[in-house]
Amino acid sequence: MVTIKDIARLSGVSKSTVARILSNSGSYSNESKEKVLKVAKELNYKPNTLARAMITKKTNNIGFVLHSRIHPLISHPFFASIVASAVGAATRQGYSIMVFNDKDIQNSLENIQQKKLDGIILAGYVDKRIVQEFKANDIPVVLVNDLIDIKFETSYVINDDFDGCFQAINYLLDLGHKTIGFIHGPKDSQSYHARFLGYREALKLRQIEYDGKYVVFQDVPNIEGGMNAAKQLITAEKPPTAIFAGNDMMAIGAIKEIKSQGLQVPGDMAIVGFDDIEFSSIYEPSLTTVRTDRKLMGEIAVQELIKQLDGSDEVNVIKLPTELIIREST
Amino acid sequence: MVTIKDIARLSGVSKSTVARILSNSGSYSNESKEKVLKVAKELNYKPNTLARAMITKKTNNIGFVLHSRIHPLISHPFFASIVASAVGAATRQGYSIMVFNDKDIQNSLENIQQKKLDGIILAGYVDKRIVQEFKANDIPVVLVNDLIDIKFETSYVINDDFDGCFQAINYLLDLGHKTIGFIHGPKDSQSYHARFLGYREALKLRQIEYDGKYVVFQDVPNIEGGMNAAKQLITAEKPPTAIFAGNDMMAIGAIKEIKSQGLQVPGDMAIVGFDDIEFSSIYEPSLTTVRTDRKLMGEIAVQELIKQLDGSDEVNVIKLPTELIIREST
DNA sequence: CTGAAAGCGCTTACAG
DNA sequence: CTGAAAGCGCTTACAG
Repeated sequence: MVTIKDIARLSGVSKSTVARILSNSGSYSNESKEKVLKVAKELNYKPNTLARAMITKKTNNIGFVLHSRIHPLISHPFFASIVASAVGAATRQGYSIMVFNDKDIQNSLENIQQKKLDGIILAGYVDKRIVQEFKANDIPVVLVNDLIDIKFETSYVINDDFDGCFQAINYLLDLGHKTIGFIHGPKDSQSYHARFLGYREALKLRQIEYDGKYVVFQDVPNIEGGMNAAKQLITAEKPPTAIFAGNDMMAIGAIKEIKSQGLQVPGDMAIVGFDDIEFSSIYEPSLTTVRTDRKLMGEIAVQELIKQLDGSDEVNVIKLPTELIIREST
Repeated sequence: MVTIKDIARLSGVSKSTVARILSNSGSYSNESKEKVLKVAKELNYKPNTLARAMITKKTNNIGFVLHSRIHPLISHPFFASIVASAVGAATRQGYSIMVFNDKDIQNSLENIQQKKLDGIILAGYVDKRIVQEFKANDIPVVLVNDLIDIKFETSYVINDDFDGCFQAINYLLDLGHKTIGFIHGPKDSQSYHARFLGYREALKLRQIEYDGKYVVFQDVPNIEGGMNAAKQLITAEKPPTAIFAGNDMMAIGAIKEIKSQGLQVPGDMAIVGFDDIEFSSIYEPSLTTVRTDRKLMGEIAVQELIKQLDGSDEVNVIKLPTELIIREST
């Protein structure tokens, strides 16, 4: 490995001067600069970022920590997109991303702390204790997507879940639906809860009485969860004519179940999802859904974190707008 | 930050002794050990892995570098699964994974080298020069999935593309199909090429003459690529009765196109894909496809890399078996 | 503008 | 078994 010592020797100046030139700090003569840069290039010098980080206390590495009951979360299309976009945004700003997605986040915690990351992006279902762990170690944290306990003093970026669902329900009401089923995700998820509040608000504004029997909870919000929930809803005493599913996976599961019972979508039952994962436009019938911008989520999470790394201590709550995408399932 | 110096002071021994005890090397008395461990715990000591890495020349970090014309590749379901599984496998063995997926890999190269990674997993379309760059810098590399130029002296893990396709074509022939279309991926991809060879071999063994007009190349192997290819194939002079698509995305695209022309799958045209991404079982008709084991790919890539990090210099070519999954599209 | 020196937090021979 | 010392490759005051 070539070091500044080698460069110093070959260019006839001291290590200090080489260091100053290569890190572009302090002062040096043009003459020295030329010599040093030339030698560095010839030797194909690459600074040792570990040594640098030891002194500057900055690794330029960010941890992306995924946490949820779905495992592994990275390969989940929703989160995969966020990770992808975060990697892109971080790269553009000179940071690299280390990914953690242990089955039990508690296992990774020690490891993550020892990696000397400049900051952490925490995605998925975020637990208060985990956040506190990082804060106690003075590691800046930004939260993404879902929050179990929302009262952190930490920046976070989420979708406007309330409004997204509110719009979707209004749209179903506009279509003339009077009874609308709601497939809820895990009970302790703030995101699903906010969607649920949007649902209630929309009903309330149209003076439609809320009936708890149209709300089904699913701990695991995937295809099967959607199928199970749909089964319950269509066998209800007075089944709804439309269903809002908490996410696209459950929406597709619901459609599958409904079709398998010989019913038509949207003829017998209209379905709306949430997320607009890539697959939703490909599936048949294509899914009416609330689009969330995962690319933006990843980018803003990185941007908020870097703000903190640059010394800001403002706590920002970023709520990204959603958009209702109307397709064939309604 | 608590350092070994603090521990030394508080437990009344030297830094050297503390270091030996904490890194469990060299010799020390039981008495010292107890004192030191107690103090370390009380102070909530976390070793500085940067300092350690500087001396041991080992960061316990692995780079996962994704490279392809599809961008970002991490969010592609096929690769997302490989990354997810690699992260899991690495974690279990005490390594962390840093993800790189620049639009232009050349941009990241310098950065990757400076991050002092112990080794690299290169996934996607791998370019010879990239591999040589790493080798020149003495960074162990394992290749995953696709290889543009196969003559590396590097371990790599791929699917048995030839056999997977061979089986699929045989199965179509068994169903009575005499003319089978083939949707090829990018021309310079070894994986697609191997599938193509499997196709030709299967035809040959049944003495069916090969006809180039049934082979369509697609540079971007996605839904649209599949639609375009299918369009060409069904408007051919004597259209095939079945199509093997180079991957599931193109297969689904092909089905969409065929259905949109008012034709039936599999009635008018049978379709087989390759990969068995999650979506293939959900789509309707569900897709007959060649299943690849992405979880295993990620795990074995990590395992092969760690072998090298542990000093092995054997070059292993790991070809993972595939399995034909028969569903509704044939 | 420049170089010697100290130091980041650790590991590793080495002498006792 | 133990401690002093050197060193990993860099940065950063500081004195000249």
